[in-house]
Amino acid sequence: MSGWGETNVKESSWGKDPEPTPIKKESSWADEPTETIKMDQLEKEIKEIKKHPHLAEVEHDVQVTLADSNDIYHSVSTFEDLKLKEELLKGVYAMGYQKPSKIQATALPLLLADPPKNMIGQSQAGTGKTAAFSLNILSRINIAQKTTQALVIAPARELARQILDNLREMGKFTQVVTSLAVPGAIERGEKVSAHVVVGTPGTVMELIKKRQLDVSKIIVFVLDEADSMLDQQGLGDTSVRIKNVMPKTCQIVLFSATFPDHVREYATKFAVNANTISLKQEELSVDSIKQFYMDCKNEQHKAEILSSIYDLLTIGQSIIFVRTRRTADYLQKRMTDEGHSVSSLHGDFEGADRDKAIDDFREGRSKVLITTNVLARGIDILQVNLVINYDMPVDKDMRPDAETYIHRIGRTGRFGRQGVSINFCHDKRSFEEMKAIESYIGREIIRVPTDNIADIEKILKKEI
DNA sequence: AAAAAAT
Repeated sequence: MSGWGETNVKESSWGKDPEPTPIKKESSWADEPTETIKMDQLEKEIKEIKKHPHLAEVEHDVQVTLADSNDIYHSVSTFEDLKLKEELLKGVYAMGYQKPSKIQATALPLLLADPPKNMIGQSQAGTGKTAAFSLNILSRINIAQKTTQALVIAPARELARQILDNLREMGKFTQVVTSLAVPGAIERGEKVSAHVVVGTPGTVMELIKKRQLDVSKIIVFVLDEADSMLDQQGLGDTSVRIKNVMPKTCQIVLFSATFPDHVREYATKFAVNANTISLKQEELSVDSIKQFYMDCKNEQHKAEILSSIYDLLTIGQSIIFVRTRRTADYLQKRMTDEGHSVSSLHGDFEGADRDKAIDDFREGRSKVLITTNVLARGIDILQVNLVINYDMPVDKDMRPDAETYIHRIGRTGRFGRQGVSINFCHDKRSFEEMKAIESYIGREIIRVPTDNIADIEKILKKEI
């Protein structure tokens, strides 16, 4: 690895930014917890947020390592600096982006450089990674050539759909054709010739095997949530198999908020000679997300406390994470029986039901979503202001899973907005899991006592 | 344990 040039990006290269616009104006409903939110009001708020989605700014130190020490590194401060095609720039501004986020300002010049170089890019949840790789893809597509030139794979159906929607919106003034490759989206025997294909690994591999998707002209291959795509059993194998059929010259782009050491090592072999953008350990999670824990007496007590939280507080929108599909089903039924309007989503559902559940939540038609790790990563819903870890995240060996934790709480506090997360502990083990994660990410998780309902109300009402 | 696949 010797000879790699290392450049520490200094704060001064971006200059001092103006005061971030307070987000509160954009979401006044978050400030009025005493009044019941009417659904049409929430829908109005969502429209309002969508008009100005990217006002807040997040600044963090990143470290850039160039694959070739002779390269000259230059970040940008405006989208104009990127010399994008006119119709693409129009799409960027139409989406409400004003200036590049840090990851966009840092990654895009490296991604867009010719000849193309691989990239391993790390940036916190909700800081604009999708837009970064989407702009690279849209810039590189040759419209006249009616073949697939870019492939994006992601770990879940919902995320693949979201990426595709983003990409379409950004490219809506271009003639780029896109296609979704998830179960049920492509007819049997139907040939896929879209310029850009976004999908999940199993379906993409099937399409390649059945010769419905021609990969020979692909020039960009993106793995979103790359650490998960490479490390998770089943996902990792398929990702490697797909990579092995990609043209040898194609640009490989890996993005995630987390790259645990053992995966990063593997990633540098998967994407050789990559320019890398990485975060320090202590920068992994964003400060705008307040973290709490509530120690409950037992499993039963968790459900009671959950119910009382929703009795006490008016919450914009929230996601409740549980460990198993079964718990999701159980909790959904129980909360519904207790008069709360909650929906659920997990991998046991049919594709169409999954689509409906996430679409309803996205549009504000449902406000509380109980789910598994299927939605832990990438899902971008600006009005989510509370994430509850009903079960602490654990990995396949039942060890505390800090990466999943970081991704889960990252479903709130998007683009510098405020967010709250609450962890439920109910025994020594879950308490220790929570403490282990707390020390790993280096941020305090504050205790909320559960013996007095009035206390819960007092403490949480201030935050949510 | 969940996800991703479909036979």
